[in-house]
Amino acid sequence: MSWKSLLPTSKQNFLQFHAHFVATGLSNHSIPLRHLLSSAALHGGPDYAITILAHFSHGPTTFLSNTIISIFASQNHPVCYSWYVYSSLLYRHCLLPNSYSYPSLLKSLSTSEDWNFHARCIHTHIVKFLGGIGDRFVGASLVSFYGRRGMIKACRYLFDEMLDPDLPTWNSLLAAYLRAGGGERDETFFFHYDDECRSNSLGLFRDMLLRGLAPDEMTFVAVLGVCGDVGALSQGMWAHGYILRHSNKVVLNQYVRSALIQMYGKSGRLDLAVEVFDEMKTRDTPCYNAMISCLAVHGNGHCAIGLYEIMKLNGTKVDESTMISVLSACSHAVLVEEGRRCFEEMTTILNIEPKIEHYCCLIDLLGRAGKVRDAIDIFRQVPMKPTAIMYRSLLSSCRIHGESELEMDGDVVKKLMELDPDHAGNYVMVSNMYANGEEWDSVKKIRTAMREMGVRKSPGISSIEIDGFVYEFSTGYAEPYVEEISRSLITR
DNA sequence: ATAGGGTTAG
Repeated sequence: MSWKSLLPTSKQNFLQFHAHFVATGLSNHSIPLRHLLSSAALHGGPDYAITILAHFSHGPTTFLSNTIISIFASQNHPVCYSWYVYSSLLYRHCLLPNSYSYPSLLKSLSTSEDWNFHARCIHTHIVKFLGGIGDRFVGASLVSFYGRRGMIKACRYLFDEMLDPDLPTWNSLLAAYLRAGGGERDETFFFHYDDECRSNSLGLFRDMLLRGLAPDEMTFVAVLGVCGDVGALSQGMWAHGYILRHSNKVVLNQYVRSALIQMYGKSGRLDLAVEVFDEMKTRDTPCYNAMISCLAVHGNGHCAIGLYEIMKLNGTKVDESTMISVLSACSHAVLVEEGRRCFEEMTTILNIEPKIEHYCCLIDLLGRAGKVRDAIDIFRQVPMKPTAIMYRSLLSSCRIHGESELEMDGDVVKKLMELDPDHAGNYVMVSNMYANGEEWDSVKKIRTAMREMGVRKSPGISSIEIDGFVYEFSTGYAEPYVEEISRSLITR
């Protein structure tokens, strides 16, 4: 046990400790070794951990490289470090990777979009060096990898090829279906999001149960997420019940609880979300984030900000996702000044570098509140390349608040169409804009373009579940409960 | 000996 207390925490005493480590033979044992490398990566940075690795007398082995890749993956260091270790294993030390090499490497790779090239060759590597996807861990990680990158087709294909997928593989697939929300295009696998995807995933869950696999916590994180997205409240409650009934097998951990909060929040049961949140003894950042975003969805901006203040007071780490939820809460409740203050705080006090998503929220906030000019000012200050979402948000606020000189800015429209030509909502929005300005020729042009591109707008539909049946309604159509629904909306 | 899971805005 004594070596643990000796673990170095600064760059200076690492080498000294390392010498001691080798001299006492501790470096032959994996657990102390992992601790040493892990602490090196944590306190000295990934570069330093790689230096330490190079100091081992026999040079890096596959085992050592695997260990360090897994450490990098778990500490969320950028992909380049894992990839560096992996490629020097191959090309500098001429060693062969094994099945332990890939799961953590895939995990690191899946987090970064800038690594498409490497992401594409990884599958080939696996086939080349391992002779196939025979290994359970490798298979599951590959399914999860394709899923995280939104390549559902590839993901599903691999899954179907497997003879007897185990629980983690099922979980990865379910998680992939859950994440498939935005739809995605890829050079190798075309995939267009269709609504079936998510409802299918509940069917998948059923198949899994029928096959006799016992779901675990991860399964429920995915399943509850899907329930929330399709508004399947009763399935969600069923899942909650299942967890409670099988408390010896499935533990209500932080992951599951935050998924429950999310599900109840999205299904319109803020009360139950709050109940789950209140029951918790310890709450981590994602739990707070889930609760804050629920409050945001329900338009309860002040409570959301209150919770954010509580987080700061009790020392829970506020991260970038928290800020997105908080800003969107401000946006939904039109709390302009509060939102501005939170954005300020983020950079000054919390030291969080605003990402493009945060700018989006801010622009949305200002635009919705009618401060279109301010929104445009911010838009010009954003240091990153503007996204389709930003243009969309800007244009729609122009439309609502009637800043006509700006809204007819053809450049913005053109840029938006270039960036996201498949997004049906764009065409509808722009054509409505022209219709407002009574530019009927332009309206016609847009409609034709839409038809030529083969873009179709699926109607915006809300759904509500009554006695186990899901009723869908959109503008002007809500059979058979149209009157009750509008009455209850008015009385609220 | 070394391995696979959590969200957010429009």
